[in-house]
Amino acid sequence: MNSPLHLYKAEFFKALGHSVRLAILDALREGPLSVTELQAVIQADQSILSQHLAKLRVMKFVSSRREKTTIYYDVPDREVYQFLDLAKNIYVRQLQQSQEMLKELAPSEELPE
Amino acid sequence: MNSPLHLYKAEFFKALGHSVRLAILDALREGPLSVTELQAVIQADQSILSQHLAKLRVMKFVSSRREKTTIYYDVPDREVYQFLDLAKNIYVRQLQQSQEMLKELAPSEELPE
DNA sequence: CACATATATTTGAATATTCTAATATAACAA
DNA sequence: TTGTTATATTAGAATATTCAAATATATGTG
Repeated sequence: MNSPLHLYKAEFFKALGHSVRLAILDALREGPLSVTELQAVIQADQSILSQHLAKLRVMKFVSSRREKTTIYYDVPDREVYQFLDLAKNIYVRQLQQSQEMLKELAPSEELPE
Repeated sequence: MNSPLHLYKAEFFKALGHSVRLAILDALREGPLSVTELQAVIQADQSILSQHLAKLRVMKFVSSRREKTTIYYDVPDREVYQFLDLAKNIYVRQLQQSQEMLKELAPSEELPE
């Protein structure tokens, strides 16, 4: 169960396990953006953004190309978005379940302080 | 970009970012198993397994039901497996890309020691 | 009740990830 | 060459995750 493949899979999911990296992928949904553009959309500072881009690059979620001094990032494998959409279906259901538990805990009452 | 939803999404992926937890989900693909059975399949010790099951439970990837002293775990949302299969398509391609880079680095040669 | 079995939780140390700040690099323009 | 803009990398501190060991709990049995 700790085969190289299992460990690699875990790295794959870890690469997605950060809100900035998810925001990057979201921002690139409609097409490539430069780092500066990403910075504006995501509101993260230069160094942070660059470090997270590096992780996504290492794991091949994004590719980059230089044009003069600007670097454009892209998600070449469009199936990534199908995948993220499927993820959304699942976690929305999971959240709903948590909601239901809360309601059962406090039926027609305020939550205790 | 650090909205509660983005943060929750990140938690969702983090929950999958561990080889033991992926092994658990794999083991439950064909149906429910008890903790003892999981221990045998996954070869992880009791405490570790239980801690990872707890994370999967909190994030609603698994549900559990007690039968006498035995607790059976299950993945009630079968779409999770579609999702994991899609993930596999993607990371297999990502791995292939890494392979190609290696080949380019050392064309028709052994890798340097 | 006392004990056994199955599983869960807690605690602290070990390890990994993230952030901040500073520095480095690459390409171009003057 | 010097300066400027865009981006990347590094180092160390801050934070989070994981693991191992010990302990707790829940259920059933004699």
